[in-house]
Amino acid sequence: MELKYNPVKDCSHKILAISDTMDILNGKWKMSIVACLCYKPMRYSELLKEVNGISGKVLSRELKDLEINELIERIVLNTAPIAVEYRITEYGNSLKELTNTIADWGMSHRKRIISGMTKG
Amino acid sequence: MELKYNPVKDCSHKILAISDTMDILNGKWKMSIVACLCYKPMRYSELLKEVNGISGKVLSRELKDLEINELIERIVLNTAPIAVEYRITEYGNSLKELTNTIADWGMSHRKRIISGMTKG
DNA sequence: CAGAATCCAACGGGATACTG
DNA sequence: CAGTATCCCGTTGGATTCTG
Repeated sequence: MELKYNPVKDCSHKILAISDTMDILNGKWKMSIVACLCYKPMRYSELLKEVNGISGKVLSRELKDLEINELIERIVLNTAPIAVEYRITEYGNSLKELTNTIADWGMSHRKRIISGMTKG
Repeated sequence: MELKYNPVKDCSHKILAISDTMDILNGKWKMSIVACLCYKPMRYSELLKEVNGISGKVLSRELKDLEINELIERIVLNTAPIAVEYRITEYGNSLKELTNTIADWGMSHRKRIISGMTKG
């Protein structure tokens, strides 16, 4: 059969889908935060240490964004002083493959850079 | 055997790797550009249409960034008027799995949003 | 056609100080 | 502890105009 095939158009839906994802995981930090919480629930202060280089203000904002999109949830513990735990939702957990793929590429990229340095 | 196991530390290397990737694919557009060029080589003007919403200035800058990191290459064609083709490098092609994963998540996310709208 | 130049607005993100 | 408020800067990104 003669399937007319438009390569550019067939690419467009992928571009759109990528934009959708990047709109939600925009900025420098969201991927890392999600990856952290995929690993285990964490407190605000833990995340601050674990997500290397993030400031308190930005962490707050990013956590809110992720909560709005139902990727994580915020749980206030009945303690004094107050303690808050952030944990990944079931939906957020669907990002695990994505964060793994990104981390894998980052690691192989780092290896490539390092081996390039020793050669060149 | 008694393998001491630090969950936070085991997460850190992943966070680092994610940061590495995001440093290279930062901004709103690079993932989409790479995905386009993974699909087929394109001209500047094609990319401008295909990467929906990007401006000329930003496209230029992003293409330069990607070229510096050896993910794409710029080929000037011997024509008048001048024509330039951008194509993915072998190394850039290693991002194909990543862009596919991101696009897959975006599509399922869109479905989820739409079905949520009809319900709610 | 493929950009470079310019101008400008908006956002991202850091530092610090403060609050319940 | 878990933020919020404020200030401030650099970058991102859009619109438009100009060039070889």
